Amino acid sequence: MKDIKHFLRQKSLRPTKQRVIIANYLFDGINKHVTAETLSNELFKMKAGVSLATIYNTLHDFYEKGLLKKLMINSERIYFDTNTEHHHHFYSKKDQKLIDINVDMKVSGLPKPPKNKKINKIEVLVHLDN
Amino acid sequence: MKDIKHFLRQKSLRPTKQRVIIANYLFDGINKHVTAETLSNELFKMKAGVSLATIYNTLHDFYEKGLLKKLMINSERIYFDTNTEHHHHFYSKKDQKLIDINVDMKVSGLPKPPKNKKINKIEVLVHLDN
DNA sequence: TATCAGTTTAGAACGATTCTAATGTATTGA
DNA sequence: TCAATACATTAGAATCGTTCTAAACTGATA
Repeated sequence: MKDIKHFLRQKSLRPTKQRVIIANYLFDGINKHVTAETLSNELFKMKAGVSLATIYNTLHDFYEKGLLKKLMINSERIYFDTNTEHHHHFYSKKDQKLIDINVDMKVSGLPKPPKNKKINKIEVLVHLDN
Repeated sequence: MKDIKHFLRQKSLRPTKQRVIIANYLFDGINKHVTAETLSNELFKMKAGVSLATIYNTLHDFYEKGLLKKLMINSERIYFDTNTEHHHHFYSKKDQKLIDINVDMKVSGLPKPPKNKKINKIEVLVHLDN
């Protein structure tokens, strides 16, 4: 409410009705993985008349300001993650669901990156079966 | 040529002109990462009149038969990998390029998967900077 | 070599996303 | 406070990668 408005202003995002609704939903303290579609469904349930165009705009605005992470999980839709810390995921294709892995993991045996390239980050995706 | 036809027949794929052209290109011994678009460009250069629909069909047919792997790298297009062994990748967003990591890597510190779920495979993607 | 199941193709359709341009609203500063 | 204006929202059109359709074609088989 008050805090969210302040929070958005801090990020130079004008706290409009729609952005406040979306931010309240996304940043309620529970990390989430959303697509434009799943977010739209949630907002629809809450009877928050927010258009699909605004959902796309807002997800991108939040992403630009570093409030969301974009995930490369599925080629069919774009996933946004409210957990912007470096972390990994379990992924169940069957359930189309992601679960955060917040513990520290180590990858050993990594070869040297190609010439003139530097490693930026290492992403581990653990595929689940059933 | 002869071998490719045989190879396709073994996989119960009728060795049509188009499939032979595509298989010859993809399975020439050098592992490749292609999208429908990049493959189309290559075939165009080779003046192999293969329609885009056939490229999509063929990539999927090959995938179904286990001749290609599908990669989840980029949400904008589907990548197919001619290296069907379990392996990892370097990824340069800037160059939109993938490089195979064929050495054995170990991931330690992995938490238990959620109840009733089994780990299928672990995929490591190493993001490169410049 | 005729038959026919499987294949190719152009173009239409589709679904996720982005764009457009008209309308609405938060901020500003007098 | 309130107009001016810069920024946001929106419906619907456009776009882009991909899939579908249905007509024409071709490799396998008998």
